[in-house]
Amino acid sequence: MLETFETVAKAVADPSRVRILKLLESGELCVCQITTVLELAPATVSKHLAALKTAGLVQQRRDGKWVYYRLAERDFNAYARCFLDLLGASLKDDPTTAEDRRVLALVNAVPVQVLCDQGRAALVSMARAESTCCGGPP
Amino acid sequence: MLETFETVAKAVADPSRVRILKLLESGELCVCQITTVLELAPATVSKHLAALKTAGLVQQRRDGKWVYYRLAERDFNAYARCFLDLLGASLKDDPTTAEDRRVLALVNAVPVQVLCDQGRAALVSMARAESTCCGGPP
DNA sequence: GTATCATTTTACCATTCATCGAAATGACGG
DNA sequence: CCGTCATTTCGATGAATGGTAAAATGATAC
Repeated sequence: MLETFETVAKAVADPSRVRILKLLESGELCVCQITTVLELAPATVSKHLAALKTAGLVQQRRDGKWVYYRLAERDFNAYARCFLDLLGASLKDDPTTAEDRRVLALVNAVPVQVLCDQGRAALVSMARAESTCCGGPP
Repeated sequence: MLETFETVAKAVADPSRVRILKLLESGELCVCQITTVLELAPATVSKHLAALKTAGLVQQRRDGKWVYYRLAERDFNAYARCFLDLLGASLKDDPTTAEDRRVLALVNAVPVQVLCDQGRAALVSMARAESTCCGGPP
């Protein structure tokens, strides 16, 4: 009870994990996509995802080489749902998560395979296309 | 934004601080009362209260030698209210907080001055009265 | 089977944090 | 003023935590 509450609250009390949860609000993502957005080592992201899963906040799905995470749909404990709802209503105009969403848009425009091969470099061309198509320098 | 969210979430992600907040749901308490229920050193409780205050979850009031804390009424940040509401709806039948409420009833039956002088010993006589008046041994 | 590759686990470091005892603060009574 | 007493601050300590690199895992392709 109190212990469960603590686990879920602790999971939500870290900025990196909050950023991950906010990213997942727009749909499932594989680990390498999350890693690219957060600019953290894969091991670190994996650890954060494990913590979120233990807290019942996310669930995973394997697809070939890739593992996709999404916000938990089933309630594995009494508090996960409450915290997810709270988070969904929070940070509406937080600059960090806004920037993450912007980068995520670029990430989504790149095939996962390319992302895994090139990492953040794969985003450069996308970012250029993004800026020129909306009134960049001639 | 994210930083504020983190501060509030961290404040709620510790069992001792959650116990304090749940105690305060039934009204304001002075530090020595909280200390007696939690059975922690006064310095520890004071530090927890400072963290809760920084997070905008509680506010304080001085009355002579004693300092009384209560749940925050004003919203000092965007998230304190949300977390307090969440907590208010949580841990309805958690054994730890239930026991805390039970001890708090004894604490409330003792004048604050006596509590500060005798600490937990002041509760012994109350606990005896409590048990005998409700069907204890003859 | 073997190689490859995304992810996870392990081992470790640096930092943060809960807790406490001791000293400082600050209000009250004399 | 000066002592008393509740609370807070300071300093120290042991435990938990975020981060990483390197090794292990597990699935795919050959």
